[in-house]
Amino acid sequence: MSDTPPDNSYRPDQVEAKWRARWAERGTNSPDLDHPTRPFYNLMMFPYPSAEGLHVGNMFAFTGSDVYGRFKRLQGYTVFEPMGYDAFGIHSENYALKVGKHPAQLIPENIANFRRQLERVGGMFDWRHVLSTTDPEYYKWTQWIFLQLLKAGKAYKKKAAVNWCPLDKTVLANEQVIDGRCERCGTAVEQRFLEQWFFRITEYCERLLANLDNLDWSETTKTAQRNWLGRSEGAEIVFEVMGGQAVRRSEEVAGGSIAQPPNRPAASITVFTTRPDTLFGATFMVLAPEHPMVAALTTAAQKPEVEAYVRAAAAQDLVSRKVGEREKTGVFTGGYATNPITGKQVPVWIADYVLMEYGTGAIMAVPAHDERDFAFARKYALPIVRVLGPAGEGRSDSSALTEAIAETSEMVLVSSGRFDGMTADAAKRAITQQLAGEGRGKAVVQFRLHDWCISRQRYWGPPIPVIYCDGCGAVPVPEKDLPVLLPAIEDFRPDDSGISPLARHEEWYYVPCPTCGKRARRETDVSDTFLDSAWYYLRYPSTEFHDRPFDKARTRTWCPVTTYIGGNEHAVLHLLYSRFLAMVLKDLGHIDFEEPFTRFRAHGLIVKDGSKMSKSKGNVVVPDEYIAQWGADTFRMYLMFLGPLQVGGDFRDAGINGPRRFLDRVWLMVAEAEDSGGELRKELVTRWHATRKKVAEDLEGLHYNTAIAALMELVNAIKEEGCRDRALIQDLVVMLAPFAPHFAEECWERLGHTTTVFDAGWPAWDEALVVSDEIEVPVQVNGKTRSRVMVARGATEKAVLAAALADEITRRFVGDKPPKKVIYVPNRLLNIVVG
RNA sequence: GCUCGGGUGGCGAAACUGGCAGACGCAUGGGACUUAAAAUCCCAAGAGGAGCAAUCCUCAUGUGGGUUCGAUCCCCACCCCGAGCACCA
Repeated sequence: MSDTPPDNSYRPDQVEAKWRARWAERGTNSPDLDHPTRPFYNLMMFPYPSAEGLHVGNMFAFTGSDVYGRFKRLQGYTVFEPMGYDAFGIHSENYALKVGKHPAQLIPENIANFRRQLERVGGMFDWRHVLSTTDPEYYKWTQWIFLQLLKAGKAYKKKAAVNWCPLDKTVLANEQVIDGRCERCGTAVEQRFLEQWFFRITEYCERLLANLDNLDWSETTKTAQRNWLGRSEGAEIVFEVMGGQAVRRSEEVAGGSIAQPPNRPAASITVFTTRPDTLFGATFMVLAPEHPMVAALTTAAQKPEVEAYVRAAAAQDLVSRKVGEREKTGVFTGGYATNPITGKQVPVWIADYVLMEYGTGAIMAVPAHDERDFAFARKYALPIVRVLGPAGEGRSDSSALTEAIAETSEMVLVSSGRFDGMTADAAKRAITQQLAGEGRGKAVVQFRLHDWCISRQRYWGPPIPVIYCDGCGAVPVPEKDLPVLLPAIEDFRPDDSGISPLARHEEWYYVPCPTCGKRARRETDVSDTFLDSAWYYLRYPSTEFHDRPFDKARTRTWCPVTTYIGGNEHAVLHLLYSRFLAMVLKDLGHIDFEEPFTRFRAHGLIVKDGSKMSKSKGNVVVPDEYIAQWGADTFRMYLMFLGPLQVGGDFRDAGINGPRRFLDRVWLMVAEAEDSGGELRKELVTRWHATRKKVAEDLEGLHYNTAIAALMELVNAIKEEGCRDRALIQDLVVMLAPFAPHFAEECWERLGHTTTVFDAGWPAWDEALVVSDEIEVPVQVNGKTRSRVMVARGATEKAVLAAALADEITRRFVGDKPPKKVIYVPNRLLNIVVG
């Protein structure tokens, strides 16, 4: 302890501070964006700057992406690797409320801390192009994007349900609803319908789905998007209805409209189904409680019960309404509809298991072949008719069914008139066709995806740039008046008044109408955080332009993003919204690509003691202490060596001294390196070239753990030889640079270089030298490895067999009998099969 | 329930997607250096067994079957863990 370490020992704190300063001073990480040699846009998902700072999971993700960016730089690309802060949103607002501070004060503090951590870990960030979504310079253009969509008819306003706490008199986000109650006061949450802004993302469903096939993205992410889009093919089928008493079939076909005076209600209900083949089994109908036809259908006798049910459904919050596996409930309206293919009268019910947002908000119920309908029919004693069964089987007694019958490939239609005997697929087409011919149905494609609601009845976000005028209606804020600044109000917390916080701020709320100049009111909703993050990649290359969101030339040079690495928790929303927005911007002529991220890879999660790190679980690991104790480079190597980037793993600090020992060894080698002049042993040369190749390939595939292992093997080989060859050691330093950038820079300088190691170029390998010409081939007898023989690379089967049979051990197992069969995989394996 | 991952030594993991299972590292044991410890260096090591020995044998990739000369990898059935979605008609 009292010993002073020798001058040349590896001192990470000093080395890292030195190179952080150098990089900043020399602008090493800020490429010339206007004159790149081969542009490479290396993007990682920008963080939300929480008060706790970056945890080990963030560091894992950012380092993983940074290693890749540094590797690309070594390969000769001009790498642009920016970083920013996703600082608007409910997280920040809630935290600010909790600690009783203003988010406008908290966020800059948090950002400063994030910046310190990000620099400390050695990311290759171009700090000249940093951004924060809360900066008016940024959200000015978020608002501008809203206006472009509004102008193009891609944004519209409609009433939509929100969670409403009747005590706090405020809107709650879904995550603030716990077991149907307000997380703050515990009051039961109900639904309210508010006018909100939407983006027409559903117009882009087919395109969003089709493009996925050609994207170089993690398969898991693509699958998640496909499921979220939820395309299904089916049919819309029109049922004619009558209220309480039978009426003549109306000629009216259009869905949902009332064709007759209210005293003789005759109209139709359109349902969506993916199973038109089961139409003969549709024995009742169910409408969502909110369906516009409910009132017209309900008979006087049923009215009290129906109205009570509708009210109860509305009183539920949005979260618990959608929780599955609940006991089915419903009420008979008293009305009947006509099954368009059987002509039979079927009762019309309402139930909250039918959702107004999907399909047409009405279903035909086929209890024999749908679990939900089956449960409902059982509970309310509704008829069950089986229409799919084994070929040749006649009318089967369906009332005895104990569960819904799932379709299997052997089943055909039964009890379905002229369609009997058809396969389900054939019947889908045939029945849809017949209905279409009669004007009572058509084939349609449905998506699960809904339009994107961007309104938030909150404070901490970009105000939606619209002004309401009594004379002119909703008027977009003129572009020259952007940004609509978020006023710095102290009373940003929701209160009992029932109006959103911005509306209370009168100087801000009342403005002259841009069209007529009369007193008008601002929109008081702010936009969704996902809108901020849906276009940030476009802003990075253009942060120094104040008169445009993204410069045309810059965007053409740098976009779309070459490689994007981020968490799979954003597999759906963030990535889908970004794709949608790029399509819109392309269609409007602002950009010339429609897929923003050419290559996307999802990194794994770092967990602690088996569960995701979160403050509530108290298992957040702060990286700062580790970095202080071991150095950023050791910490980076440790994280990357833990396991594959795309898998993640459990954080244990047990092995962190391994990478450190490794760096210490390399440090010594660098100190002792000399021009050896002499020939290196052949095996070492092979190892050298093989390592150049393997590490490059592993880096490209993000298999960092095996790349590091290969470097360790090379070091072990060099040590075993006692080799001091400068050229070899120099190469080692270059290959280490993506993982341990400060360390590599220092070694590089000590090896006599004056420029950054990242301009050194990736060492090229000679394919002929990657493999040795003498190889060891395992010899199996009856599939079990018994021996090995040394042969020349490319030796023939005959030669290898002869060598094997000359081997004493092999002969013992083969015996004197001639081999029954010989399998030879060139250069890999010989298997001798004996009787 | 559905979708997608995953299950390999004491631990983190590897294995060219059918070809020597356990590379690399951690922890461990032994040795060297040291007054001692730390650090460093060298050696050992999947489990079980035979042998004085060098060595040799058997069993092993969640479980049970199958295909194959050969299976961690492919097929069938099942168990467990993780993530996401969840009444989507």
